[in-house]
Amino acid sequence: MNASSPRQGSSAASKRKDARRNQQTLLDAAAAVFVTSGVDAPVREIASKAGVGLGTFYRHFPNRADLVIAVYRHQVDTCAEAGPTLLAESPTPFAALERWVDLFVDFLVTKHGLAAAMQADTTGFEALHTYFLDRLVPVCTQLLDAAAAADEIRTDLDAYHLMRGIGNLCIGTDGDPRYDARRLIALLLEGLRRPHRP
Amino acid sequence: MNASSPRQGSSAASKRKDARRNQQTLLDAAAAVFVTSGVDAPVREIASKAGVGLGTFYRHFPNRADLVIAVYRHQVDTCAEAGPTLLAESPTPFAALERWVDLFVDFLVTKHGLAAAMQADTTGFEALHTYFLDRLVPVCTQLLDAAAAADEIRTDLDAYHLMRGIGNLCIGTDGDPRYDARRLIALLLEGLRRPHRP
DNA sequence: TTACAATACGGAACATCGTTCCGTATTGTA
DNA sequence: TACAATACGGAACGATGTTCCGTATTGTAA
Repeated sequence: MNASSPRQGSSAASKRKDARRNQQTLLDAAAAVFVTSGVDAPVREIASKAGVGLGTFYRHFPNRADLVIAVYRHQVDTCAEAGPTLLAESPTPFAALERWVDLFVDFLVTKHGLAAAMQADTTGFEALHTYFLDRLVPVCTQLLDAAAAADEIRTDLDAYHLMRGIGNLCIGTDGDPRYDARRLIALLLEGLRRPHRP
Repeated sequence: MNASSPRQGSSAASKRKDARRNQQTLLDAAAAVFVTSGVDAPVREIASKAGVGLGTFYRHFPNRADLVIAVYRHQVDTCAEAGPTLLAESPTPFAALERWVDLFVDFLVTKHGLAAAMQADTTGFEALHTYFLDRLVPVCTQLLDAAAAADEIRTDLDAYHLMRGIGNLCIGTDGDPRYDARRLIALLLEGLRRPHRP
């Protein structure tokens, strides 16, 4: 790896301005399309909306998952940064955890199909899965540790499991108005509460 | 609909014996392939394993989802029938519910990708989703009602939500040995317990 | 300003899906 | 044994993610 080699990839600023412009156009188009058609929208639709060819798309984003990450990176970071803030501002660590989970659920639920996409099962979205976890698990851990230290919750569930559980419960919130993921997540948190011991 | 029209579909016995034989061969091949490659295995792979053409496949099963239903129908029915039995044999309704959930989770977890497939989001598996729910929600309702009548659980969660929650939590149990869906499901049931009120 | 090399672009083409279609083969029966 | 109903096989279609490569654009050095 040569240190002088030009940077490349979805988040790097390219030298040529048409490239920079196209990258931003693609991100904007993707964000718009994701809102209406969900994160599973075809690459062609996004490229078309951006007025750009497929080659250009793949030049900027090696694959679909990288585009999704790029589109939501900022929001994920915001969610991550909210953790310490909530911990400082909330009456108890558990309350902070509840609020943070609410934030995370808000984020997932408003992105059609995002939660499902993160289950790397079918598609090649494992990068997405990994990014979310890398970024958010430490924050969640901090919240859980604080709540555990305050003796508010059990200690036998780690942040990874909690995050996965929440993510999974958010799957399929579109297409079924009956389904209320929040209620189940609230129940999960309820189950996490330490039963007042003798 | 003419009453004398010959029955057709995945569960009907055809008149010609080659048809009957091929249907069974397809079911066997599918069951075998599902074990190794998961329920998302390509139709071509199943047809090939059965030594049969694609046309034959689609003659017997209008689409992939119908095949999956056919393969697992018996096991789903078994699970449904276990509900009343457990209710009669268990010390308390809640214990019966726990055992039944365990049965259901066993079923889902051993079928790679089944839980994910039931989220009709991407693929055309809504028939699968519907079948599972139609068959199991009534059973689950019975268990919940019994537990509620015994004042063991809260009454603000219906069977549909519980089933969906459990199904969702089972998603992605393969491909990640760290993830333990059962623990989260146990926590969910814990949260469902009625907090001993004054 | 102008040539030109580096860079980026566009979209045809490929592989993999589920699914449909239709000419051919098999089967049950008169 | 002929023949009509039925079933079979697999080519072909449409959708998708991704790769490839000839062409166009851009920044820069002469």
